[in-house]
Amino acid sequence: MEVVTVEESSGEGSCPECGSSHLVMDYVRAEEVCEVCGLVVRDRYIDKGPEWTNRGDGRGSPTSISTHDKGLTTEISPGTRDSKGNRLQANDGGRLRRLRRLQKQMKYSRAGERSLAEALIELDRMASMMEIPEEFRREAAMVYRKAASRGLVRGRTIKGMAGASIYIACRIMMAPRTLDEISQFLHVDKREITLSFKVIARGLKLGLPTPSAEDYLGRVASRLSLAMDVQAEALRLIRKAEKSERFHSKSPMGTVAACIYLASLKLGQKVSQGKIGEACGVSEVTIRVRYLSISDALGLDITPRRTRVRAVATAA
DNA sequence: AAGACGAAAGTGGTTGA
DNA sequence: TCAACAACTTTCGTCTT
Repeated sequence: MEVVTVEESSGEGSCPECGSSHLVMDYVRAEEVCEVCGLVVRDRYIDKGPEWTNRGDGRGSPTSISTHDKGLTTEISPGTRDSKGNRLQANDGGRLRRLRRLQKQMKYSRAGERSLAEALIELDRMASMMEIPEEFRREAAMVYRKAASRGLVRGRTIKGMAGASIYIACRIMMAPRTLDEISQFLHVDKREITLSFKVIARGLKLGLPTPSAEDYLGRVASRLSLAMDVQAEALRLIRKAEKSERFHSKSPMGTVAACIYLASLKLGQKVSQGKIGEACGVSEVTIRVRYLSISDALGLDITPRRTRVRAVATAA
């Protein structure tokens, strides 16, 4: 599958890190990124892509995969006038009511259609809560549809499955969100999303790209209002650290947190482990352990403030 | 007082028999 | 299905700035 991820930016501005004016819009990650050094100049880029909700432009509307009938249904309007505005005769009203009821039944006739419609509405609501781009919604809707067509939804909750579809869509689009982030944003139990995710991933035999620490940096940096130079240094450290075999099979968020901490120390603009941990959703202890092993692996000249020989704890 | 350190015990996920 | 394991978290006492 080919995904076009970037587009030329409007041209204004330059990278505060390397001064390059080659800034590109990454619609998939919703970020504005420097093409030269990879610095995230602006995140949560507001999607200025086509706005499909306006159906009054006279050119017709594109079909949307995130609507259960792909937006192709003809509705019988609820009024009592015909298309020319003439009042309907008394006995027409009854006929129309029957037609409307019939149409509604047809719309949801196939097994599971009603719950699919509800799920796609839920999915849309969740996606807008998370402010993710339109492309993500379409991808998530696609995942949900496939899962539903394979009968994977049965026995799972709509919220869990919709949350998992969003999680999967974000990973497919190489802009992963953690399960924690998604469950917090959507107010859905993390275990419910995890379970649904496993069901879908196994059922659809999805080979998802492994999330990289780099993919998380932009969002975390903006949460911490990190200075551009610290962010750029953290990015360099992440790239170096991820080349090392030692850091495979470790949580990417831990790497992000540790590299931000290291970068802040290195540039003398220290951010506390507590603040970073909060923004990354990892504990201070994880940051401590990771930043020490990363600084060791990269041969950085950063030593812990003290190396203490702890007194043997006295029994309670 | 805030931030950092490190030990110890606990938790939830993965893997392999 | 279950035990072993690695990664990570929580808690807590101590130390430094």
